[in-house]
Amino acid sequence: MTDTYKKSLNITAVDSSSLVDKVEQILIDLLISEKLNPGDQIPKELELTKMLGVSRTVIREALNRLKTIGLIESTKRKGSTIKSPDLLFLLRKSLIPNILDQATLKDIFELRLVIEIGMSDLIFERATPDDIKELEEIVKFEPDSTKEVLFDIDHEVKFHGKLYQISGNNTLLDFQTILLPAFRYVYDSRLIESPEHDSKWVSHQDLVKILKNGSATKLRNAMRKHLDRHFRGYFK
Amino acid sequence: MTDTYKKSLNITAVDSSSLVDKVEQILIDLLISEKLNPGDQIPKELELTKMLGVSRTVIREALNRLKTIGLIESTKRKGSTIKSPDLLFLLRKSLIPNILDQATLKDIFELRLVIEIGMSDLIFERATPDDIKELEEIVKFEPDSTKEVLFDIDHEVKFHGKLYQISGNNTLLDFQTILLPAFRYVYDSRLIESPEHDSKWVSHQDLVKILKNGSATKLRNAMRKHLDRHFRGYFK
DNA sequence: AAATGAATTATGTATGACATAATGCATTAA
DNA sequence: TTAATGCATTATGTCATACATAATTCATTT
Repeated sequence: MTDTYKKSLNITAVDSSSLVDKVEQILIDLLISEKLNPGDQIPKELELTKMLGVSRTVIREALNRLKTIGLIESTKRKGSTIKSPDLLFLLRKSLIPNILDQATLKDIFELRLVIEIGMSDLIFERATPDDIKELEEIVKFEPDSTKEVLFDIDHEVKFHGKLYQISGNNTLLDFQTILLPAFRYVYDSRLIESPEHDSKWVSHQDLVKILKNGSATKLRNAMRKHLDRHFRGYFK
Repeated sequence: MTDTYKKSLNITAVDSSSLVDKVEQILIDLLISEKLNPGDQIPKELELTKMLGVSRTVIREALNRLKTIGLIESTKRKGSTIKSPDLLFLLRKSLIPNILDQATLKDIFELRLVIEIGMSDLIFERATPDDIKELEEIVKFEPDSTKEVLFDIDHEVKFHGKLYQISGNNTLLDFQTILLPAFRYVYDSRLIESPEHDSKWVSHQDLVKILKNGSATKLRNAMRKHLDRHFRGYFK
């Protein structure tokens, strides 16, 4: 092969994606194309084999992927129909703490702090008297903040879980339950140091009082202080 | 069928899940079992057919699902290895605004507000002088807040996108880019009313000033005010 | 010693056959 | 007439087999 020959060539990278990859993308494009809505049917497997000119195996694998990410569902005789995907369903499946890399685990943990502070406004607006009563029940058993006690993750989960529920945002609530295994894993594996209380610490009981008698702004800032022991693991 | 006969029956619902469903779960359980880590190999397809007593088709479909949610990857000759999944990659694929139901869209929009308020602490701690300079560049072109102007979503995205980047949390940053289509969709489809400025509105320019000279708490509360026009779509 | 080529191995694709669940329709029994 | 039963149909679910293709190893050649 001579240099001149090389120069005359105009080589473009070959498309190394598999057939299934291509079919998958074609189908996703089909779904995105505004014309299709949840409940609509997509062509049968055999029709797709004819339309796209690939084997049923390939069609099935591509459909299987869409099914996996919750974009379609299939039933016998009926074929496949478009579905409004449950975003968190995927996270639920793929979030296996021991195979997540540490950077992602840390990000997730941080995400929790971010969400719980930002959530204050939703909580303050949406908490009902019954909700507050329930919170008061929960914090009755809160470990004394002045004493050196083990960090009680179960109590933690109970209290903050209730907050997520009060937020009235189902996506957030699901988020919390899904991320919980990751949180526990982070604590258990000592990826961050176990939190300690200090004098200025805002307890759960304090939070409930503020929720009852304070303002959204006060709650927001108190929540930040409450979580401070976690933040300190990150900042200097 | 007599009543006495009915009573004596103790019928439990049959397991109607497909073979692929079962194999998928078996494999996921295998991954969860602490002993397996990223990089580890899992048995070959033919080995699995023997171990589980199902056809290669079923094995392949189950493996294909794990591949789809990013738990494994496969190469020819080498087989399949465990992978630390990219959580956001999944969201990216399944988040197709026009087939999401409205409740989820609303949740997502709300999630954005929550995150941006809660993120203030990360931003304040991690913003470098260069970051602040860049922000100042961006807000130079900010529409005047006293005038009645169209809500400029591109400018919005530019400014807040930079904030996500400053947060130093890659998961958050990805989040934002993924959720963006959903945001745009919410605005375009008028699911929430278009925001209007009022006298007490905190502008982007105000935010940058506070980031430069204020405190984390001030930034947090200012961000809440900045986003207030969105919140007002939700509360009363 | 480097380049080439053949054998090997495990995933990727194709095809045909049959199993199974859902549905509609015809038939039957009360 | 009506409800129950059985049958045919249809599209997905599963199986088996064959071959294609990419990655790796190792022997062969220059």
